[in-house]
Amino acid sequence: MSPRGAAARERADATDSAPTELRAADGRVPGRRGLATRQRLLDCTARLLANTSYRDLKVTDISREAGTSPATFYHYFPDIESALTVLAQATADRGAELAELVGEEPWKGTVGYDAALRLVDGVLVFWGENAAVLRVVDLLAKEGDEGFRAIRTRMLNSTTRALSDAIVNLGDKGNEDVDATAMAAVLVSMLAHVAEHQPGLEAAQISVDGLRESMARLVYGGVTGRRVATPR
Amino acid sequence: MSPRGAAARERADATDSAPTELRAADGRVPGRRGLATRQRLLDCTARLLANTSYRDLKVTDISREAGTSPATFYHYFPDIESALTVLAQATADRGAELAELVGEEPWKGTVGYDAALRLVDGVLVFWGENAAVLRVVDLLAKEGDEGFRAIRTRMLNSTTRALSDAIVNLGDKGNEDVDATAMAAVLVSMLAHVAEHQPGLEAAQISVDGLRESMARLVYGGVTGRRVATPR
DNA sequence: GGCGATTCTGACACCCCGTCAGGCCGTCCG
DNA sequence: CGGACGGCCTGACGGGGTGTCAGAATCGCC
Repeated sequence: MSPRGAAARERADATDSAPTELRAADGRVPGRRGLATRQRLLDCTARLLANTSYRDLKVTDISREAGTSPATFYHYFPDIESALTVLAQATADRGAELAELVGEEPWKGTVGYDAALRLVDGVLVFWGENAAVLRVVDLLAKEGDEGFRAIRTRMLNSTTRALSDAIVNLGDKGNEDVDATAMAAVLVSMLAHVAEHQPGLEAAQISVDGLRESMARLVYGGVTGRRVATPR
Repeated sequence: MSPRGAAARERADATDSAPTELRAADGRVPGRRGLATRQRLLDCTARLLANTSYRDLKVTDISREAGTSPATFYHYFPDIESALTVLAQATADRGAELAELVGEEPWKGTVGYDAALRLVDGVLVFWGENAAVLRVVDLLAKEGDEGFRAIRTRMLNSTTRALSDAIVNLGDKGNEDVDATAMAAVLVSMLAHVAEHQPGLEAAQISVDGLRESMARLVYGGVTGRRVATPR
């Protein structure tokens, strides 16, 4: 029906716990030189994606940018989506580290609000640096692509879990009856969406500082069930 | 460089306050029959978009589905994006009505939480019904397309403003120092993002009811600055 | 029934896709 | 040093989508 089939297959491979040794189109394992051009293709894909609409991203352009022929691209990737999968994996791995910003200490008072702000800033920066890849991951996940959905989930799961733990660890009466996982997921969604649309929101005359503070308040409130004591 | 130019032009037209009378490719105003096939093309575009990845949406398929030739499509739209613009406009107009769910009464106590829940449910339903178009609008807005960004902003602005008014009208001490617009924008972002990814979140074992309640809590908390009194 | 206006489309040139078979080039062995 | 082997690359091609004409088909009206 569409090139989906092959892409899904490679993506499944890439998802395996033991990453099946990398194979080129001819089934052989690439050597040093091959891996280099493969990486070059990935870099060019990422670079082009930053300046091109996803719909207009062409294999032709990628390979031209990389100084090779289109056939070379197909030697290393069954299709564009597979290259994107690899980029998405790498990005997601780095994104998973955002969870560390949640911290270990219980979110009491100022400690909590500071942690919230740190998380907000971390997300904004990370999304700013990886906007191009992240928006494609987001689209494909929404379109129901299982592979990209899994990548996205894995990327956000650690942060979601960290927040969920923070909620449970607090054991506060104010929010002991919330579904901690759901609340954490909602908070992460909020962070992701604002980060994704930050340029658009700015263009609509909404102050970035205001967004930051609002998000931090909501994260703090969502985790602790309490209002912010002294936001400033 | 790309078909962007023509698309941007038509989109600009569509944005004009006085919608320049509709023109076909030959510059003439379509009659009854022409408008009918134009509409048929739009319907087929929407239908296909629901089952096809955005990247795989082809003029060929749309026109085949509509029982005409590709040339006919180009008679009414300079490119696919322009057809999507029209669909997006219509969807956005309906989406703007979500603002009514915020209500006029001040968000004190149960009234407020009920309003929050009503809004949450409204957003979830609306996004469920228009997922295909909305995700493309979202992508193109993120990619920096001014036309789609404007459509999106217009769609969400009324709800954002309504929430912002609700915050200000409360005049509560608990949140009088928040940037009401930013807070409202963040809340709307949260609603939109969870709604967009609802299927994915469900697939990740996150309960829809939990999401609903968490969002309602955050909306209530964001607007009033208070914790939820009796969530159940 | 015929005529002009409207609507549609066949045909075409162009470009991208995806896939071979075969060519290039480093390097290792004799 | 020369040859040959293996890993790497690409020219070339069939298939199909894009976008644009000129002109054919259809409609509505006299």
